[in-house]
Amino acid sequence: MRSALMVAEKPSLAAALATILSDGRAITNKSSNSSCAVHEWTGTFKSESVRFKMSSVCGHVMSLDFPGKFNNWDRVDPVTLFECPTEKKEAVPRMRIPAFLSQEARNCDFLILWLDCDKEGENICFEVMSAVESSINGDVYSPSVTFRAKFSAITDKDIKAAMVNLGRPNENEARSVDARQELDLRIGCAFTRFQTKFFQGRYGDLDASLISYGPCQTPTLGFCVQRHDDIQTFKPELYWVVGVTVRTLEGRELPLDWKRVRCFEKDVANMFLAGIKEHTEAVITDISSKEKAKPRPSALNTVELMRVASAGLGMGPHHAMQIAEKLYIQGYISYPRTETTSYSENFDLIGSLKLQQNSAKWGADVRQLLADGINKPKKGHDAGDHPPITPMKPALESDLDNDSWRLYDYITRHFIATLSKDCTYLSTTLTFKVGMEIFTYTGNTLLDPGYTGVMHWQAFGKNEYIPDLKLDEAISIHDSRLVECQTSPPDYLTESELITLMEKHGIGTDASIPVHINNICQRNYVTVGGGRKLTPTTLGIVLVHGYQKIDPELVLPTMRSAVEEQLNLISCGEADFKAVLRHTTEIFRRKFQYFVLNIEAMDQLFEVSFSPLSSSGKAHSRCGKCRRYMKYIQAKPARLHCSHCDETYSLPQNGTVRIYKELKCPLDDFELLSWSAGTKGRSFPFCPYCFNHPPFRDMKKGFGCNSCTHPTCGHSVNSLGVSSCVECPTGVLALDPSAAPKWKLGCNRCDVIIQLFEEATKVTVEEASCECGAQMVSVEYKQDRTKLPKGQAEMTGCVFCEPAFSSLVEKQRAVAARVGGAPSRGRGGGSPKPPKDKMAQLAAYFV
DNA sequence: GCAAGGTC
Repeated sequence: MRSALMVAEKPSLAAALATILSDGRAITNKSSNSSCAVHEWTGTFKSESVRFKMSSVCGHVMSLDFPGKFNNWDRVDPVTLFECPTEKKEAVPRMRIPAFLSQEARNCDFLILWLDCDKEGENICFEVMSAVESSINGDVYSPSVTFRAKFSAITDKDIKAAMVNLGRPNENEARSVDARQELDLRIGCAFTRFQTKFFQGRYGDLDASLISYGPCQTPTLGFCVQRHDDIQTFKPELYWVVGVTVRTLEGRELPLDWKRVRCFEKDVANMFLAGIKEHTEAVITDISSKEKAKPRPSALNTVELMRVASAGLGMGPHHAMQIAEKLYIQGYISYPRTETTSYSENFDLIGSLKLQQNSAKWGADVRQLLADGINKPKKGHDAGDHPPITPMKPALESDLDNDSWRLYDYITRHFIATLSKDCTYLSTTLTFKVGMEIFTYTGNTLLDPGYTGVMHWQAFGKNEYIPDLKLDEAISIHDSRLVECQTSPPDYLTESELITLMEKHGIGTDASIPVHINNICQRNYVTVGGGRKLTPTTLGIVLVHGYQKIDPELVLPTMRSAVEEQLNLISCGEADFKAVLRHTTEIFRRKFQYFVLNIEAMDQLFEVSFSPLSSSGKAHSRCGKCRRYMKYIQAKPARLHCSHCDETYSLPQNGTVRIYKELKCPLDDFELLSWSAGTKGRSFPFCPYCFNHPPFRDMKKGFGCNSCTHPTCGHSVNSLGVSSCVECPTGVLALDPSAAPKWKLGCNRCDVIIQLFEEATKVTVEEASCECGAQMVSVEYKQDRTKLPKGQAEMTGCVFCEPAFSSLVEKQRAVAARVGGAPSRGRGGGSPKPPKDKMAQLAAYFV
């Protein structure tokens, strides 16, 4: 029997498709891949009996990057990123998706691609084909081997129709995605590297370790800064309103609305007022009543969910989507990433509704709705991806954590609301004439709360008073006056408004919108304030203003759509992939070069807002070249700067840097420092010069004294190394004396640390070595605090073999990497690495 | 260390 491999875009879809296509007969087999299951059944394909295997990928299989040597920021001029080669790398190497696909395709005769029906999905088709090319029977690019299923909804009808109507994967669409990837990579990385290096080397109080640029994130920031500028340049204007209040016979005072609304010239407004003052009564010229409706919502999609989560629940989109995903995995809601706002015809609305009828919160509304019959949901938009977001099973508040419950509560109420009636109210407007001027009074009264019964936060307020008056009736004017008002500036952009702007301009997708917003927050370009309003930081503002001075297109949202127009030429086959790519890359290479040439214009803005490196930071340790104190720049990334030598030295990050007993490096005279990520984290002494300029061939940039092979220095690995690492193949466990009295050995390559001899007054590494190959270690305690047997204050032995040491030595993993990682003593199980031989290592160095 | 796009 021949076999067909089918591949979906994600595991959940593979499971759903397998159930539909096999009529529930599919068996889920234990697969070789922990992320992607394989569902199998036997069925008919091309009028023969075929073994079907349905599995999936997890999104893109590959991602684009530069070859390793182009990722050296110090040696590669960013402009070369516009012409250097690129390569596809496995997107998530630990998932081993290509190997998995290749294995599953073995002995298969057909490949049927069920990836999402959009351009990205088309591109993944070709990633899958490439992965199975060498293992599948026959030529994967042949139309008799590979087929593409085109479906627009995950419904029985649609999926089965797709199966009998298979087509071919669309190479043009896939290529357009290849082009987008390459452009985004080249443009983003070139600008990011250039900006980062340029500004970081100049200003000390720039609170940013990365000054990124991207075709989506930068226009996103642009929206926030635009609003900031609108606020800053806003000039309040005075205006005047003629305010008239009438009094009914029962003595109620009604404030009227002026038909002209307002007037920007005081003299003119006064003229109107004078005309009114001549009258004591207003005459009713019209009374009209109109039924109005607040429409029920459309079915819920991702973007609307994120908007409401931000504006109504105070949850950022990133956080909201994390919670939505959790609810989805637990089976409470349907797949939360969808653009669709319309229920498919065979969506079981009643069934989904019935699941909610016993809820203590909205069960009554649901039962009423079921009794009265549901209202036909609004039409909405069918993007052909996934059904709208709906509740899938009932939940109690106690089943979920607070935020999960609030989101579930919203999703469920929204679902019920889409099947409810509109909220209707009667709006009555009375028109009054005073002299030549027209005024109105409007009162609204509720007719039917409709969906607002369940979406209570949108509920209609109190019924408004409607006076019982007749046409042509005259009513006395109680008061008339001129009210002076001022136009007010707009407020900062709310996150919810930003999402709307991004959606409107096609910046990002439903899945990537939260990522872009998160990016501009994490890069310190904007901060999220109360009401989830986005205020740009000084850095964000000067960046955008800088682009506007040099090349405003760089920050315009239209830039993304212009590029996408080019890409569309590829996908619809009107233009050649290479030609479009060459043309667009060339445009951006020129833009980049122009930007570099004119960076001075942006720098002028930075100068005003930030302090130059030479005047930032506080005195720290001495420079080995000029003997003066260098300054410690605390802003990320932390650095040392010698203003006399005009040199900047990078430091190990994410820890504390301290002066280490005023010791000096014997090679360059720089004062030694100690770095520590806390008592349970990694730590080592280092020389700031050697850290940046490794002194020996076998030492790499970014390492401390515990990696230094200096033959005699007391801080080098030759003096303080105890044994080879118990876990990693190349590391050496070295004593870190700077951690005293929380003594520890730390691997100079990986996260292994061994805490030992706490509170000892002295720990030293001896010349002699143990039989196991590790160096002997001596320990001294204060006589009254000793932890050694028989009250000994001193002892020398092997930390791995000496029984008296065993309770004083504990292996751990640095920082919070793994909680409760099995503490084992000594050299670990498995295959012990050859012990470090100091002489051998020295010899290796001198050869 | 960088982009944006999938998805977990």
